[in-house]
Amino acid sequence: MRISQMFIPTLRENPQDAENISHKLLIRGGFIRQLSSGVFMFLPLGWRVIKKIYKIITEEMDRIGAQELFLSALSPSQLWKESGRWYSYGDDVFKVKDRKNREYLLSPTHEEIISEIARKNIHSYKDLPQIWYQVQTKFRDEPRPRGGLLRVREFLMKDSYSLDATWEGLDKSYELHREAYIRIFKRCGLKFIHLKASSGLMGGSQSEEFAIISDAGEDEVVICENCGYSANVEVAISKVPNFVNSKYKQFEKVLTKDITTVEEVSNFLNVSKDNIIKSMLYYSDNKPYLVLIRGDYDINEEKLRNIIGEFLYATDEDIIRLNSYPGFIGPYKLENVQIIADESIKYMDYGIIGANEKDYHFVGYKTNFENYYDVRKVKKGDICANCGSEIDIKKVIEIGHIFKLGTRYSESMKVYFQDRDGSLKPIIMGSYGIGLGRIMAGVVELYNDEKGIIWPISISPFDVIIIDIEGGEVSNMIYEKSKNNLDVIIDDRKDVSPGVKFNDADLIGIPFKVIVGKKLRKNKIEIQRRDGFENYEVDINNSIEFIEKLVTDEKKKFEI
RNA sequence: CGGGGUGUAGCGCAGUGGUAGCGCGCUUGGCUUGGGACCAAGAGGUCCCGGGUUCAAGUCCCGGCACCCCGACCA
Repeated sequence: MRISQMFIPTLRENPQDAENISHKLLIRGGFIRQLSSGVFMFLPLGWRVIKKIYKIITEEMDRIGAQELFLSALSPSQLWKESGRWYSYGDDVFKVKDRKNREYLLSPTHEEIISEIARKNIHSYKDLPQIWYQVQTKFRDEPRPRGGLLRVREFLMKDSYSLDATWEGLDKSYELHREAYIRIFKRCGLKFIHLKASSGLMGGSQSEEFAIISDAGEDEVVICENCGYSANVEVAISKVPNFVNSKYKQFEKVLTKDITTVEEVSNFLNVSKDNIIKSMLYYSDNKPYLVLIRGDYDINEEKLRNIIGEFLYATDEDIIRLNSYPGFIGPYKLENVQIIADESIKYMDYGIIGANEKDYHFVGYKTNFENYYDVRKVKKGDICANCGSEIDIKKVIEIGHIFKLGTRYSESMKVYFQDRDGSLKPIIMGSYGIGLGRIMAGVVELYNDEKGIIWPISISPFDVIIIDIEGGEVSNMIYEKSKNNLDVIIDDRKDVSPGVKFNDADLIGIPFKVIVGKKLRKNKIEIQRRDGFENYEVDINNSIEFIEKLVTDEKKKFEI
């Protein structure tokens, strides 16, 4: 393709509303544009990248025997009411009505639709197993889109669904997906990790995330360098590192006027935060629960939810009704409240607690509860529950997620098959997703320099860019001869200076620059690698073969 | 939904109640060609929207909208 005829609107300056690197570079390079908050469009260059990612994904999905199909985005409400997600998804889905006032939603994911197809068309164990996948636009009304392509409200996702007759079958389908995903991400040139994750709204028994470690990420992951344990902080477990010997061992009431938060108490009484027991009141099913946790930890609400169910925060009125006082609530003589003590409490001898009375705390409170729970958000410095080393916490971008759904949807939506013995059984399902835009943004976050993007050749919009400086005919010859075997683009613009061409080429990140310029006098052209590792000078007569070999060798690095 | 910020030419931005500006980009002509050249002449504005104060509002006041960031939330 000829740049002189293409639409590649590069920008010299960073867009005002972009914060992270991938957002800035993808906009500046003319790959994407934003239409509205969380709504992006792919311009020709960006779409070429997406199509390359798409191709890798389809090849790997096909390899595990998955079949591509294409489902609708518009989805009638009935299906979602059957599964219950019409309500549980809440405001996070776009809901629409047709002219007859019938309700639809724009699908945020497709378990319900897959279930609908399966229950109408799959009747026998002989029809199983199946793996179906599609690449399609998903819609989610995210409360806060952010980071360019990283969290958006309309996005391309590869989603696949496995249907099995047995749990062993599900294990196998899940395993196949794990392998396919590893191959996909490797071929896209990504450095990634996989980790235990929360199933959240999806339901089901087991799930794993694939993620890129990046400060642009918004999820936090616990990583143990020693044994390889990794898990999303939502589900991560750890051991509390140290036993705390308290300064105050005598039980007594102290005046703490207007001192309420852990921070303030720690300053006021001159103790470290781990001497304090933080008390938080929640209501679940109209019953109050007082969660106790050591002052240097935060509550992991996902874990709490697994213990007491869906909950609400107590209001100030709730606290007063329990004969306590907001800011000074504590476990001592608080009646009719179930105590949920975190394990971190076990690792302290005496603690400081609210006195359930305005402006007072107790010090020297002896901690001794019957049961301890894990409701703690793991933090840096904790001890790995697996091997005892110190764990680390890193930010990650989630790029893929695989779930064992089990019979969550087949039971609620009555997706049954008849087994060999004649009995009706629910189909056992799995669901598996990859965000294409997140791969694109993730790669840019990982591979860039001050000049721009450095694409891995496997998903680069072009393999080679020919920069024509003074060699019109020679450039053309190289372009014409190489374009059959390579994705090649030629910068044949007559009205811009060489500097502009170099800078644009680096900005859009093409792996190889073929420079046709002053070396022509020696009958040579120059080839520069975008990653800067090596440059070459080649005789014009050998140039085509040389370039083709470079590209082929480079591509081999991404094949497995 | 809470907190913070921004909104002026295509992009990035300046603008003190008194004629709407700068850099880049764009158009035309000239010149130049190895890392975002140069000269000259131009085009381009709902100063986010609505209301108010004032002789006079991009600027002050009130209300709204959009976008970004932090948090809440979230496969």
